[in-house]
Formats: sequence, structure tokens, C-alpha cells
Amino acid sequence: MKLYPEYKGLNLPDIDKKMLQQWEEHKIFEKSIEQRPEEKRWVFYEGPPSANGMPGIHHVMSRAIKDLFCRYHTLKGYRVERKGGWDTHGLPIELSVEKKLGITKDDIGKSISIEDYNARCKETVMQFKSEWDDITRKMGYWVDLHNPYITYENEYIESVWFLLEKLHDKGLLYKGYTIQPYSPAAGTGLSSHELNMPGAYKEVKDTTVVALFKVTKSADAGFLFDDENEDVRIAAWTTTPWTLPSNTALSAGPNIDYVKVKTSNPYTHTPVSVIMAEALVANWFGGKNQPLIESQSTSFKGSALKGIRYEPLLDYGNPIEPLLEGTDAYLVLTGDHVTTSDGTGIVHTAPSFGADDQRVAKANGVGTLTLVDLSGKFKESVGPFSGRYVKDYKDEVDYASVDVDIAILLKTEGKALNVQKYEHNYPHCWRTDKPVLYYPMDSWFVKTTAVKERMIELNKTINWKPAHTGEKRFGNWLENLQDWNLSRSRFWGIPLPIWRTEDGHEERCIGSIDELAKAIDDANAALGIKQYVPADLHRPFIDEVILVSTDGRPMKRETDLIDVWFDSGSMPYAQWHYPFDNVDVFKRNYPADFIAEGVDQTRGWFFTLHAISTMVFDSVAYKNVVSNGLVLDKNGQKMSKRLGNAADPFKTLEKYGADATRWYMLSNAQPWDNLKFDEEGIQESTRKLFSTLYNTYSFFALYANLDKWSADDTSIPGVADRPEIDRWILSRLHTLINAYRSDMDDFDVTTACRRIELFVNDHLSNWYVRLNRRRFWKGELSDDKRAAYATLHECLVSVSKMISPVAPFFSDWLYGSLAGADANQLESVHLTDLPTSDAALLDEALIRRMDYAQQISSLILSIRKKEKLRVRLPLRRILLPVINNQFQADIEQVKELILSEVNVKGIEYITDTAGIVSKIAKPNFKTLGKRLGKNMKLAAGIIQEMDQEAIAKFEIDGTFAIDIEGESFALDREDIEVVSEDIPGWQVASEDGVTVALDITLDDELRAEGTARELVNRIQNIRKSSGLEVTDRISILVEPLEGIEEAIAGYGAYIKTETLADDIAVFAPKSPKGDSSIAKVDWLEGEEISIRVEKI
RNA sequence: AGUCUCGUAGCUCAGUUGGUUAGAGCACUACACUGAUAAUGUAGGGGUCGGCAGUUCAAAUCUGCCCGAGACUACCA
Repeated sequence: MKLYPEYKGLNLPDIDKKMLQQWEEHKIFEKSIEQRPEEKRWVFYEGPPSANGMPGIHHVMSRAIKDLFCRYHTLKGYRVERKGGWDTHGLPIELSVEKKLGITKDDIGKSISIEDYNARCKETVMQFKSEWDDITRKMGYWVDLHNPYITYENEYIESVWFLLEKLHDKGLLYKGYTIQPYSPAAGTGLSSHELNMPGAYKEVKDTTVVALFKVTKSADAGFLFDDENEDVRIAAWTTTPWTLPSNTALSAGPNIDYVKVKTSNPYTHTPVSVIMAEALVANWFGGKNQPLIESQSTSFKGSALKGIRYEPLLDYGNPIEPLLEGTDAYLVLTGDHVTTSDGTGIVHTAPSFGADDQRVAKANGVGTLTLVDLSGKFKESVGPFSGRYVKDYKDEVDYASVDVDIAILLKTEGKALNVQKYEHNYPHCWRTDKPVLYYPMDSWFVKTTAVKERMIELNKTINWKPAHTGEKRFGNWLENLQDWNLSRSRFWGIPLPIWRTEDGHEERCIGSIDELAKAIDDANAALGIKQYVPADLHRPFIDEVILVSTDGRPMKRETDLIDVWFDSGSMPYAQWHYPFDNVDVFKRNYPADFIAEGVDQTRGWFFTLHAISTMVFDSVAYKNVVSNGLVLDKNGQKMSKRLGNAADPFKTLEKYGADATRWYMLSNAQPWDNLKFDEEGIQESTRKLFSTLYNTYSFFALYANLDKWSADDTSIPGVADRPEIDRWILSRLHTLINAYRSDMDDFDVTTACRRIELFVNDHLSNWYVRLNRRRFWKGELSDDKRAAYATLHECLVSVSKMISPVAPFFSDWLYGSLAGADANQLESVHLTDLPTSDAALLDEALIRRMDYAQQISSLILSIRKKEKLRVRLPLRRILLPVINNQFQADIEQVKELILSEVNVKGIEYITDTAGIVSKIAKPNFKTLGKRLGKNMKLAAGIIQEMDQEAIAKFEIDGTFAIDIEGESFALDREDIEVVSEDIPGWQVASEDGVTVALDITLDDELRAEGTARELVNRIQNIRKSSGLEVTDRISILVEPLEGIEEAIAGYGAYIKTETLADDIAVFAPKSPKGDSSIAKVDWLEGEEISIRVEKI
């Protein structure tokens, strides 16, 4: 009977499937939560994905991070509930529906009803839900998908309304008419965080114009004219020529120096006088292809220009629209926003298309012109430009740039000083990729600026990973906070629950369905109508509800929807339908201990959670947050479907398994650094960690089964009674447990993974198992064997627990395999408690000794290599100069390990090393530098040149005096390190102060033993390749090459024991031929040897 | 344009408060070891630590400027 299952090979994807089945069958996820106490919670919030698109490999990354810290805290005994969620509203969904139906925003409400349209949105939103569920399952992300929160459900919406009402009550919700980023292509205003989506700002080449505004003669302007007929024009630069028809003012800097330059118009060649900032004249005049300066006036301040009037540049007879009742136009204003960093020092001002422009216009009683409509085209009253799109919003085949045509017109009319292409950053709509316009719009705002200081304060209490994302990126964002534009003039989203009278004097914000019902009853009674609370709170139904004002007038709903980011930022409350249900549940689960998303959410979800939480509850929404970087392709390019370099997460998981993929992603680079995703890296993780663990387990299982040893063995020796090397690996293990816990508590999973890899590979597999193989397969079950089994078993079980957060499948498979017949083992590694470090097992001295053993072994092997002395050939002795008091005692305890590892018979120590070992003295720069300062270099030279005698004296006295420029310094042992370097007449190697010498003298006995070991090796190889069982007994015949007979004579018993042979002899005729049972294998120096191995 | 992060071997990454000759893994070459191993050991090639200055006895590390990458901020025309 086999206690421990033995496998035929490692297949991670198969393990995934097997474990998934087990988890589901035995409800392991549910148990992992339910078995933990209610009162010891660790709260996690799931940032809702949208099932509107396919999951990508970067989702595997970000969800692995969420998953692993939840699993880790589960192992630490916390109850970690993970409610899933879906983000269901928003522009991406609407746009995909528009595209599918082949309609535009204008058609909604006309060719398709809002009701039908929203129904399509609702269908579309869960389009890829099954793919998402599939990847969630396959990647091993434990999240509750049975009871997710869904942002389009009435209950969710009601909670959001509750929050909005709270904001309204606090006076934090207001309506304003401001210049806002607006996407004509999407037909909606954009919030500042949408504008700050990665990639929104694009480098574009625009036509820029320096336009010339003709000054009207007047008393104020008199000083600008040298004579009656002078053509005086003010130069203003713009990167958006399409705003020039809407120009109503020019702005100058009051303290900037301006001059008038006499020149000729470069396009019409007529004389003209141009006014611009003195500092910028050189940018526009006198260069190649630039007009010449005929004369230049003395300078005057910008304030002198104030009030000067000019002729409209492109006058199509449109009436000036009032701003704050002001309707003045075509005059020079002054403002502090004007600089001389580029342009002409005079700013073309179109108050409808610029925030600064509107501000100065309002301050000066100037009106505006809005000659562009909401679809992004000129109105019908703009002369030759009427009806043309100001930017290419429709992907027209032969779109001609209006900017260029305006520039041409200005050129021909002598109204341009310069026209050129200019490259600059301009914001684009993140959904449509089209340039944004700044447009005056009515919008509802959340007055986040009112709680700015509190948000900054609270942010300081949040633990950000990495810290700079919170301190710098998020911190700076909060410092420069603007009010949050909540309005979206779309259809599929949470309706703003605000009703207003027509004149806007009375408004009401509804915070619950009950409140709405009452308000409807009141309205029905007052207005004599019959309406009900709609079954669906979305548009268009909610739009039909009319409420009544205190003085009996009808109130209509503001038609805006709210920003979807408000939806997701409301999830801490709305996921529980707080405060209408689950008040206790909410209180237990707020704020979150942990959230994690991509760093691109800094201004998205991270912000909206923080903002709503601060405003409504005066609390943080989360205490710890991990922001992860992007997943790039292996060349560092951004993954995109268009480039075809996007890794398919399903294929990746299918091919390598979830664990290797997860382990690779988290161990390769810190999560917040961008990851260059390379499949070879996954293979490396498979080899380095999973194969090694698999092989270590297989080794254990093979011999434990042979011995019928089980982990519940009651006669295992206590750790103190186990051999040095067992105590060493346990000391290493418990050191690892300590470090692992502290890394993971600090959310540093990468360092934790790397530590585990180091332990598994270097310590456990390559040292502990390799050196202990004989203990496992030699002889009958003994206390020593029990100790070895128990030690290795403990290491593997502990490792399986520690890797389980990152590698949930393999770890559980390993843990399950290690259970054997032990009834004490639990159903799943995910139901266990994390191992705790036992301080009694930590032994620094032991680790130091073992380090010496490894180092000395390595040095001996390097000498062997240099001398071409193969390891099977035994040597007599190692010579070790004793470097300190503890050294010899240390080595004595690991002596046997070294000797067997390097195949040498003994170690001798040299204590009185003077005269035998040649040494060098090394200055300790750290201690000496502080004392000696600039004399350091000289001192270092003196120390390095100390001769053997001086070093010997220093070693005895412990002090050495040096004189530098008349000053004397006494150096002690701390200041000078003495290192053995060479032992004349010996083969020597040294490293880090440890020197070893090897006696390489050979004699017949050593040669015979060496030959015997070579023979054992060949025979073992033959046993293995001919398929013999480990326990089969054999009889051996060997071809008597040189040295063979001596080896058999001297070491026959040894060979027989090692190879389980009953007898060994040489062939009678020296080299028999034609016998197929004879193997011919490589022998020394390129020879071949014939050996016959026969099963008895 | 500004802010932040970053730039170390062909690749992926370490590098403690400044300290001597800058490391590991992968990959490559040769040799060795192995009755657990797709593993491992030894040796080798491979680096102006992005560049230039500066501070210091001493700089991959600190400072300044520049170059390059990325993210963020910003419609100043």
C-alpha cells in the first residue's frame, strides 16, 4: 500500500482542473470563510469589472494580487469575505450599442426609443459574463460570484441616491454653467478624470495662426499711431483657429512690455505695424522666411493697451451673447494668465471655448460668441464655414481642415502674420479618440474642493503600495483638486435624482424610493395627475415623474445621468443596499482593510471611493491599497488587440497552469512596476519552483512509501535529537517563515516569493536533500531515518502553506499529497493556519556553520576542477588555517558533511599559522574613513603593504600604528582585516577570508577506491537504464581494465553494498564478445568498459 | 511645459545608513556530479552602473544639469 501518491510527471494544468473540482465539490472556498470567526474580519472590496469586454492577461495580474492577500489573511485566521460585483453603466457600453445598431446619439429618442435603447444596453453589459466567470474560476480567483452587486439594479441605484441626497443636504451638489471638456463625437461632457485617462493627451500637429487684429483709432489708442493712415494691428497666436470667429476680446499682461514693429505683411506685402510683447519679437521677425523689422517703437506696459478697441477679425454679424449680462466685445483686456513663454504675449480670447477666457470676459463685462454647436460643427451663421465640423469628428473621407481654410482666408485678407504647424499635447476623448472641445455647459458638480483638506488629511492615514503612488501621485492630485463634474448627458446610467421648477428656484433631491413615492403622492394630489414609482429607476421612466414644489408648481427631473465613477465609488454602501438594508453588515465591512487595482485607477476608483467616503462619512474607505502597473508585451510595448501582441489569458492558463502564471507575474517584478510579460518567464518559474518542489516531493514519497513511514509516526525524535543538518534546514525554514510573514504583512509579495524560491532551490533541494539522499535509502527504518522524513515533511508542508496564496492549486495538491495516512491533516491547505516561526529552532550559529560548509566545499571543488581531479577520486586531507576562535569548533560540527561532499578523508587545522600561511592585510574603509578623512588613501596604501612580519605582530598585539604627515594613528583589530591568501607548496583557494588548501597526493589505495566508486556509478547507471527496481539484487561481471582488479580486491564489499550485488567478478576471457546482456559504457580517459549486470 | 517614477551584464532583476575587485538567475561555452531532479556544481566570456559636472578620503548610492523611457499634471493662446 502506498501512503503517499506517486506521480508520473508534473502537469500543472491538470492539477488546476483536479483541484478546481475538489474545491467545488467540498465547498472549500465557503469553508475557508465560514470557519473563521465573525468578529475577526479582514475586509476586502472588489473593484467591479465591466463584463462588456473580454478579460485580458492584465486582469489575471490584478486579480491575482487581490486573491493572494485575501488568501494570506485567511490563513492568518481572518474571515475574509469577497463579494463580487459588476460595473454595468457608462459610455463604453452605450458606444458599443450605438455601433452595433449603427446609430448615433442623435437617433436615440428618435429612431429608437430610450426604453429600447437602454434595454439593449442592459443586454450588452453582460455580454462577456461567461468568459469572465470562466477566467475567474480558471485563474483560481476566489470571489463570491453568486451574490454580486450589480450597479444597474434598483437597490444599488437607491443607495447611490441616498449618497447624493447626503451630498445635496450638505450643500456639496450644485449646478453650474462652466467651460468643460466635451466630446462631440461621444456627445457628452467629460469629467477631469476621464480626461486624465492614460493616453487621453496626445501629441498632435495643429495649424496655428498669428492673427492680426486691426486697432480702431481712438483717444486711448492714439499713442499707437504715428500717422493718420497707419495700419496698426495686434498680433495674437492661437492653436485653435476655429475659435477665431468666436473671438470677442484680446488679453494682454498688465506688466508685460510691448512694442510696435513696423514691417510688411508677409503674405500681402502691404505695410503694417504689429503690436506684440517685446520679448517675443525675435520669435516672429527677422528670421528665415520671416518679415523684416523696419522699425521698432519704445516699449510700453500692457496696462496701456487696456480698453483699446479693434475690428472683429471674422465678422459674420452674429449678436454678442451676454455673459453675466455683459455684452461688450472687441477690446483689449488685461489678465495675469498671460505670459511670454510662447505666442505673442497677447491672448486671443473666445469666452465660450476656454475656461480662462470666460473668466476674464466675465470680469470685464465682455460677452461671448458660441458659433459651434454640440455636434462639433459651425452653426449656419458663420459665412463660408457654416455647417463644417471644426475637427474631423465623423471620419469623413475627404475631411478638409477648417483650421487650414481659416488660415488661408486670413492670409489673403492680410490678417495673418504667420501660419505654421505646431506640435503640442491636446486632450482626446478616451472612448472615441477624437479631440475634445472646451464648451460652455450646464452641469452638476460635486464640490470636492470643499473637503479637499480633509481628503488630504485622511489620505495620509492610508497605506499605499507603493508609497509614492499615494504620497506623490494621489497626493498631488488632491492638492490640485477641482470640483467633480457629475453630469453626463447620456441614457444608460444612474439618473440624477434632482427635480427642479422651471425657473430653477426650487429644487429637490430624492434620497430613497419611499421618499419618491411620497413625493409622487403629493404631486398627484396637488397637480391632479396619476403617476406611480417606476418599476425601473432608469430613464426614460424616471423622466416621466413630475413632482410638485412647495408653492404648487410642477418640478421636472434634471435630465442628466451621473458619472459612472460615482457608481463604483459608492460600492462600499450600495453593495449592501445601505442604509435601507444590512446596516449591521455594512458597519462590519467598512472601511476596507484592502483594495487593489491598476495604477490607472488612481484618479478613478481610488479617488471616487475616497471622495465619497470623506464627504459622506468623514472616513477613509480603505486602509491599505496596492496599485499595480501595466502588463506589457515582452518587448515593453503596450498590449493591444490592434497590434496583435495581447497575450490570451485563456491560452496562457491552459498551457502553463494558473499557478506558474501567477507565480511568474508576482515574483518577476514588483507588482507596481510594469511587467514585461514573457512566456519564457513562466517556464522558468515552472522549472525553478514547481518542478523542484515536485521532485522533492517525489523523492520523499518514494522512500517514505518503501519504509511505510507516515507523518503521524509517534516515535519521531525531537528536533534537538536530530542531526545537525536537520536542525539546520529547520532553522532555515523558520527563519523563512518569519521573513515571509513580515514581507506579506507589508504587502511585499515579490520579496516573499523570491525568498521561498531561494529556500526551495538552494537550501532544501540542492543542499538538504542532496546531502541526505543516503539517509533516505540506506537500510531499515531507524530513528535517523524518521528524523529525516519528519524534517523533510515539515519543510514541504510549511512551504505548501506559504506558497498557497500565490499558487493556490499546486500548493493544495502538494498539501493533499503530503497528507498520506495522517488523519491530522486538513481537507485543504486553504483551511490551515499559517505556520508560525518557532524561536527555539532559530540557530544563527548553525546557519553560520553550514555556510562555512558550503563555502569550503565549493572551494575544494574549484581546486579539484583546476587540478582535474574528479570527485570520485578520494583525496587524503584538507588543510584549513583557523581564522578565529570559533572557526575550528564550527567546522568540526559540519566536518562530515564537507568530507563526504568533496570526497576527502580528513581535515587538518593550522592554528599557529605564522610562517606557514602567507597573509594580506586589508583596511576597513568604513571604520578608518571616519577617523582618517583625507589621509585614508595613504593609510590604505600602508596597510596593504604590511609584510608578513608586521601582520604577525599585529595579530598578536592587536594594534598597529601608522604615521601620516607627522600625525600618529593607532589602529586596532576592527580597522584591519587579516586574510590568509596562500599556503606555499599547497593547492589553495580562498574567498571572503576563508582559505582552504588541498593535499592532492595520490596513492594506490586512493586510486583503488576511486576506481571502485567509478564502477559503482557505472553499475548504478546500468541498473537504472535496464529498468531494475531499486530493491532488485544483482550479480556483476566486469572487464578487467587497468586498476579494476585492485579495486574489486580492496573494495568489493563496498561495491556490492552500494549496488545491491550478491557477487562481483571479472570476466574470465578478458573481453567477451557477442553477449547482449553485456553493457558497454564510457570509462576513464575516453575508454570503454564492458559490464554485465544480471538480476538474480 | 511642469511633477513623479525609473535607467545596473544579451534578457529579467538584487544592490542595506556612501566603503575596497558591482552581484544573482536565465541564456551561451567547457568540464564535473547525480539510483529524486527538466536539477546541481566548478570555471569562462559578458558592465564606462544612461551622460556630464559637483560634494567627499571614498559615489551605482548624495546634489545639479543633460539624454532616454513611462506615468501623471495642465486646453495659459
